[in-house]
Amino acid sequence: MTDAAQDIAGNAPQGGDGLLAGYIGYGMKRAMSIVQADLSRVLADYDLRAVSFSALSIIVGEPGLTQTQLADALQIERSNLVTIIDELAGRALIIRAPVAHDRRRHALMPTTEGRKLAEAAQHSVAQHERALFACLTVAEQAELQRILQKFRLAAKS
Amino acid sequence: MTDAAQDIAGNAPQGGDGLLAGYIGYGMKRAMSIVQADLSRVLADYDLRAVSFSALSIIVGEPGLTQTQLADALQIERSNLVTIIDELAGRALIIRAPVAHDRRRHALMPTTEGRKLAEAAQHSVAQHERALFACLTVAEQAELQRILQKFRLAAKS
DNA sequence: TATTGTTATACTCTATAACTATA
DNA sequence: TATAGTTATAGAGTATAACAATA
Repeated sequence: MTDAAQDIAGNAPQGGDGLLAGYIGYGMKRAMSIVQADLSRVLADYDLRAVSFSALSIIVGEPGLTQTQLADALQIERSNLVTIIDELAGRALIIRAPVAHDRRRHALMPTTEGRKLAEAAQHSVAQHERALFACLTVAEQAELQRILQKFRLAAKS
Repeated sequence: MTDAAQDIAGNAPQGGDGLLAGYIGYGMKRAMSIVQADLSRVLADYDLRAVSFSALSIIVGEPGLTQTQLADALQIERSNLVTIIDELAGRALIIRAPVAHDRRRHALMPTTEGRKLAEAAQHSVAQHERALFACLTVAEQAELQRILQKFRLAAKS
């Protein structure tokens, strides 16, 4: 541990947090990866990925959406939604129901089982998120959410 | 617009922001995608991706790191760092310098051109980040950063 | 002609295992 | 034996183009 690399590395900034900590985006990215890892862990119990959890939750909350509408809500390409819907439909969590007067579209409807799974998963996710953010005060959590929403609405795109 | 899907979609939550807005993680993810898109746009002017910008910045700030150390700092696998270093070295922005007494390791050193590019890119990124977050008050920006850092340090893993 | 769902495809990102050369 | 860098590869995630059915 006497070579130049180690000497210089030893002089690195205190926090152990690197030279990019000055950027807000950096902090958000690192925080995100923690949240995503936690989310993936929780959803694994339900055999769901983050995106299929989101899709199922939206279908349960707004039954009757078409695939194009759901893809817009999820901000993904509708071509990439197909396999997600295939997966959820294959597990009988949702069905592709026909839409009156337009046989091109599918109305996405949750099954009873889909509703039950969504509610259980949502409960679990909310619970784990509460635990994950317990290191922040309730005021800080609220403030974080408020600031993020303000940013999101103002800066969108 | 008279079919069931549209009727129900019309009843969606006010903000236009979906049913998942209750989760902090959801807000962070959406905010992140805005920040990342902005960052990619800025760095395109320098032919850098986010990860190569981070790598170059760290090498400039802490010259002499080995690839394994840099991979740890970037939180990526060292196998995936190879092509990033290849790219930076191929553009003569950094060099793989030999390390005394250990011929396995490479000390990553910026060239003069690398230092200049890093500084220019950093300036540009900081400027664009300031503009992007101008929709928040200075106090909100500071609070966001503080809360994110507190979360990151407490919740890490 | 335009739109919906779909298929095919390509490109990036990420994770793992195994190799080589050095230690 | 263990470590640093490297290669190869496989799996996600994502974006684009084109097609069939339908409007």
